[in-house]
Amino acid sequence: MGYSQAEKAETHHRIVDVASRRFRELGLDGISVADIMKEAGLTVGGFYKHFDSRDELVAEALAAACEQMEESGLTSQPTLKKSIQTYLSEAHRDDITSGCPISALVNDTARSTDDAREVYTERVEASLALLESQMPEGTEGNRRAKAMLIYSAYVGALGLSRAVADPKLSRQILNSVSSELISLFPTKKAQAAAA
Amino acid sequence: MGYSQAEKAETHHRIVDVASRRFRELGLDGISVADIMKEAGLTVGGFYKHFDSRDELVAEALAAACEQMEESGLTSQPTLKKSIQTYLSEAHRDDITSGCPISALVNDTARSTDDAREVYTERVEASLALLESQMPEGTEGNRRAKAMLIYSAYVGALGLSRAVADPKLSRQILNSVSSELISLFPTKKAQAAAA
DNA sequence: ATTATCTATAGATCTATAGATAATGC
DNA sequence: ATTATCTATAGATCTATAGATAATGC
Repeated sequence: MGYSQAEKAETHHRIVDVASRRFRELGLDGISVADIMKEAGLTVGGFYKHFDSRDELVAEALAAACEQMEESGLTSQPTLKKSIQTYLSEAHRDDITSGCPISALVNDTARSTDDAREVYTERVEASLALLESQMPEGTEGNRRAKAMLIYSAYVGALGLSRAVADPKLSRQILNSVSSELISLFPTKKAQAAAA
Repeated sequence: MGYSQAEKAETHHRIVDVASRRFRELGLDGISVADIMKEAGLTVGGFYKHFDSRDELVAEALAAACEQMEESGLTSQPTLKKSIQTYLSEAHRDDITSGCPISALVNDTARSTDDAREVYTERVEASLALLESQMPEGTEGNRRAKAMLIYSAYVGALGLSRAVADPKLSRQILNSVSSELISLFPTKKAQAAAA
């Protein structure tokens, strides 16, 4: 058991990873530093050699959650249709721990520090840019505005599907919003078939 | 200074009112029982003559917030266009304390008790029914599904507009989603003008 | 007699720090 | 010598309860 720099970096990464998952599940205030450290296999005393404050971990964990989402392909499907179906799926709803932090933490972020909100903002911009690029050819009008509509519907529908107590309503929200969005943004192929 | 039943009822109402506003602002875990009582002009000891537990206040305050929203006319505009413009306004964004609790507390509710989630669910159903009834004549397709798209866009756009750190982006989200929704659901008049 | 309020506090948390220990790394 | 970890704890909070007080309401 040594404490080399390499091991410290690994430990740091493990703390941030635990936090990024638990924060999405329980909220940015929903778990204590001691419990995060315990889940990372450590004790609370070592925490402040890694972070100046709990808020610093919050900002870092939020950034990590966003990066992880990028890697997981949640928002980087090849087509808009695939993106919609992936984002608004029951699998995504039920996997908040590794799901989109933008939706899972939208209320929490609004109440958090400027640092956290800036990390969050960057990721919103990136997601909007991605959605814009996925818009099918021939989409008319303001593509950025349309991307904002789609992303808002994502965040709202996923959030609502997790908050409502009725499983049937939860499914309906996901499926209805998904199919409405798909029919609003048909692929060129679907457009041709409809004509 | 007497403690008649009428006064108790008034006091109870005042506690719930303070809670319903502060919960929206700070989250369901964001303010202590003691601070709520203080803001209602009371001390903490009297709390448990009104509620069995803090969770009971949470459920009751959530219900009160939903009722208050109904009365305030936030979601009961005469036309869909007015509804969209009111919900997705900067005034609503900046007035979280008396704004829509469905958006302000979507993440919090998902993490809360079954009681709170059931109160929330009823209000979501009521809002969907209202939106459905506001849909312009001649709207084709599944009206309930379309209501779910609109409501999801409401909740997501308002939440995002509060979370992002960039005021310009915040405004863009509200204005873009608003105008996209309006053009997706034109009034009969607008439909005729377009033809 | 009952009870709505108050003051005070028990017991459980939570963030952050102090000081000891044992390994790294110059 | 430095430092990443540990154990222990200070000081601040939070929910809930105990017991006193003063008014209501039978």
